[in-house]
Amino acid sequence: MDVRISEAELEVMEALWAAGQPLTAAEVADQIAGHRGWSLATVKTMLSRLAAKGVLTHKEDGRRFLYSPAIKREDYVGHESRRFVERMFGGRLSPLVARLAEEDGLDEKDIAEIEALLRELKS
Amino acid sequence: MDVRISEAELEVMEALWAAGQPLTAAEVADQIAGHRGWSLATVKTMLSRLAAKGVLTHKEDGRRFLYSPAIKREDYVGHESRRFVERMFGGRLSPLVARLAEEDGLDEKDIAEIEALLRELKS
DNA sequence: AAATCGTGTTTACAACTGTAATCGAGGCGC
DNA sequence: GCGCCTCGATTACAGTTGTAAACACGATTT
Repeated sequence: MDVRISEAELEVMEALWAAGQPLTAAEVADQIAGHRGWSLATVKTMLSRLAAKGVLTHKEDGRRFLYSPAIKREDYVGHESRRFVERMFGGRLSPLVARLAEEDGLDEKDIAEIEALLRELKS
Repeated sequence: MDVRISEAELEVMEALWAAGQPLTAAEVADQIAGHRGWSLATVKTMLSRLAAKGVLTHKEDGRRFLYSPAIKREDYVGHESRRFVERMFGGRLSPLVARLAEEDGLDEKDIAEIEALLRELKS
């Protein structure tokens, strides 16, 4: 998938990924209603655009459609992460860690987890 | 700065940041000519838009302008990094490290550097 | 049967992006 | 002095994004 998902569209994908099961447009709208003040119409537009982009599928269920993600969140997130690190730090992750560390973007738990990850990587 | 810089615009900012000194539009275009096949006109549009967004400044130098970044790269990059980690990983950096690690996005050097960083953080 | 409701589809519309071409005006060459 | 070159400024124009409203049509309610 080399398709770009916009920020607003991503919100819809997140709802679908979080649900773990096919949702109707109305259900998606409900899921999102919490953080964003979107109208149902807006959600429907997002769903159409995402379908056009091929990142979600819809099966008919009588009157309505049931929408499901067509790509895995971890794939998308991994792809975007690589892109981001590439663009901002020339592909190296350490400068990102350095930058966040310098701005206190890391707490104890995060640090410990990363260390554990790296330890495991070397084994 | 809560201003968004588009991907193409960022290319121009990178040229200015890399130069380390004020550049004319033509110089910026030359810098960029390597990676991107932009016409001088396009570069001029980018410079205008970036000036409108307030992320660069221009001082007159006789006939032409000399453009300089109005924000520091590290500030911008730090800001975007926080935004990204927030959006994709709920603000936690470790899942990003995990994701990249799992896709072999990390080499030995990167790992060593990150470990050194973390060690220093704890002292 | 008529009014209403829920759904997907079509249309809207301004802001932002990518990518330029054109215009107006000062300088330079001859 | 007159044409050409260089600049910034203005205009262009299609595609994407955010945010919906309007529409068409079958289902449900009254």
